[in-house]
Amino acid sequence: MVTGKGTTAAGEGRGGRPTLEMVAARAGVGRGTVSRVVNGSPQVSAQARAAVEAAIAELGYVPNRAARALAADRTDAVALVIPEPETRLGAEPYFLDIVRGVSTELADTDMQLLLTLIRTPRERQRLAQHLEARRVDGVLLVSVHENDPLPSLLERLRVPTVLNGRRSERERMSYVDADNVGGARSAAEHLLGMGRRTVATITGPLDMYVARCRLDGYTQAMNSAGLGGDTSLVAHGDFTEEGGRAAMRALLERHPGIDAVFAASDVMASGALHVLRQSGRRVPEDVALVGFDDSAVARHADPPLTSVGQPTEEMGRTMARVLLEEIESRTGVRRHVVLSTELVLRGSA
Amino acid sequence: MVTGKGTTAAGEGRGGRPTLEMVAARAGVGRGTVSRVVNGSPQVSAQARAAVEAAIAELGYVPNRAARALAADRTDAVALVIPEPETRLGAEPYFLDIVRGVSTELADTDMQLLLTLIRTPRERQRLAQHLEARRVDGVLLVSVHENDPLPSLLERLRVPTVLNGRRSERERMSYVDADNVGGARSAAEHLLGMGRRTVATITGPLDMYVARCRLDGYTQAMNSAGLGGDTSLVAHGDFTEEGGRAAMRALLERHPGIDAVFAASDVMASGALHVLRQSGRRVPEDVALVGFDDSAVARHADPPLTSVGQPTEEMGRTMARVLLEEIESRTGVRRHVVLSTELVLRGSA
DNA sequence: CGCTCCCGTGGGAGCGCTCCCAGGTTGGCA
DNA sequence: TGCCAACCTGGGAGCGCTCCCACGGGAGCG
Repeated sequence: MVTGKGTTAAGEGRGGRPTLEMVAARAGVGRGTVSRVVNGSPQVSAQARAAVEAAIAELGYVPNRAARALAADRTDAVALVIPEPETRLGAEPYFLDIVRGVSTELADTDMQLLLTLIRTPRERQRLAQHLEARRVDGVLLVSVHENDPLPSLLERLRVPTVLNGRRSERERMSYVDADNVGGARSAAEHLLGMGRRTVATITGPLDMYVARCRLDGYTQAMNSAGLGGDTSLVAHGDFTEEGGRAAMRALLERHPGIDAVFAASDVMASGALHVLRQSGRRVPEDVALVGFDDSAVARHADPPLTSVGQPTEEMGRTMARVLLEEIESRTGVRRHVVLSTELVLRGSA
Repeated sequence: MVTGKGTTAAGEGRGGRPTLEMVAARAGVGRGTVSRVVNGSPQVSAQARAAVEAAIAELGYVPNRAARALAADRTDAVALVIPEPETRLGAEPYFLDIVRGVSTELADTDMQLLLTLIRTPRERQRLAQHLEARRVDGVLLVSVHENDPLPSLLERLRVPTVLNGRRSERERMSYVDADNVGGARSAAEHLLGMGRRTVATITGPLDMYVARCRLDGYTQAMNSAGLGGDTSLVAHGDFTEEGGRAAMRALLERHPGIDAVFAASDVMASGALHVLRQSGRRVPEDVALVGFDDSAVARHADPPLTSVGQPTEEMGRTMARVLLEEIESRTGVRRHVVLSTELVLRGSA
């Protein structure tokens, strides 16, 4: 008699969990049929399907994910990869909203969501290793830098990937991005529409595509209004509050009569707001101010900041959807989705 | 000749990935020995170990997680479960800090972190199913309500679990919590130490243990100062900004001469701050204000809020550590960890 | 009326690993 | 010198699933 690892002849699954085989026995069919039912194959007679479904319900059968992964060479898991430095920068709820969206979309699948924070080179190394070992079926990559080696690695390994944002105007990989240009333009147009004429902008670091886009939108609006070309109205920040402060100080020095500012992030706008206050200017009476992100920072500022909102959760949902598609149809088609933004009016402009 | 699923006789692993068997062949040892090396068993001669390690390096071998999970009946994954309503409430960076800590601690293991948001009953249902199917080796549960059925389910299924916070003073399951009582007490003591005498508090919903703790701390400080017993100085909020507003209005009505307020969360403090301003009072000159959480809301308020800070990331790290221990030593020992808080002084008190 | 064709089905083989058993080797001790 | 214990070691069996091959029977065709 073979004893094996303790499984009784009766076929009690490990830990008492029912197996495919037990379902098959119960339903009076073969393993293949049960597998087909579980995986939604149409090649099953209505009668067999009913019997199997009944057996599944009675036994409380849940497929063993590891066995499935081993046999089918897939993992039913996707990784959400977050390079840490990014999340430090201001918009933290942003991240949570993305997770929310992704999670919502994945809830209907039986895909698992793996969270991977990348802070140290070591963690980066480990991630690369995991990817080589194909421990996930796909990757969602949040806010990539232009020079990040990760996207290329993913492309080389042919791991289905969706980026949140793009690295440049000619991004090849699948991505989901907000309409940063349009959002910035609408912000500037709003300021111009209020009758403001000395409309400045505080940019993000221009080696980031998103920052260039927001500057572009501003520039477009200024040009359309016939007010373009004055580069002294452009101050450079780095998406931090302190950067916003410094930029605002520089702007005030160059243009004491400034009457409106579009900051490329709420956090920078918040810094600018403090400097404006310190200089004795009132917001929005003397200087109107618009931020970008529609974050908690904007809501809690005093006055609350008018800001360009991104459909963050929707972006998360879209990313997940695109990724699932890409995993499904292994054709390697790439999708590029740009979601529109919305100006949220509050007290500051 | 057996053809199987396309594996050539030479033994190319699927997708070209090296397998244990290939490593064994290369190192000139048996599968068992490679397995022992990979899993750090001491029962291997130095010579064999060296040969195996060399082979692993040359081949770039990474163990197949699914196979390991199937054979060993474990998953090498833990789930971080977040009941959604919680995260909505204010302190969102809190969540990210927890993730950060957990992630840090897990980085040295080859445990994967699964993120599970619970918003709908359906998602709850799915989670329960996953747990029954033992798809994770352990669970980290963020901010549980007293009446949440999840902890009991986990206990019943004997899934190693660590709670963030506890459900009551007599929590049996493993948990990691902040010293809410001590934090609240130090906040109130700070206000009293400034010479304030009419020190009120805005509580959270008292069906939450954390809210009761913070009220307790306040009460202790007031009693010690010989100022206890005046229940009209206690107003009830619900951890929301609007709740904070309402509570503050009530307090001002009852005690126009109020000179200090301890709010059990920054978000409520922020609401209170607005009401105080509207009433023409200056903060901190007329009324000193202390919040709880040391969140972004506190930092960005005007004036920035003095607040009780929790070592959030450290809590995450500790949770992970405790969980790993519990998984490792299947003795079922429970650990209770309470980390101390720290009063962060800013402009409001 | 016989022959395809196809649908539905059962079950063998195998995914890559761990567990464990049996066997060989070595060294210590009487 | 002989015996036994301790240590290493190889490899069989099996984890629960998917994939696929082969087989049976009913429908459709000439």
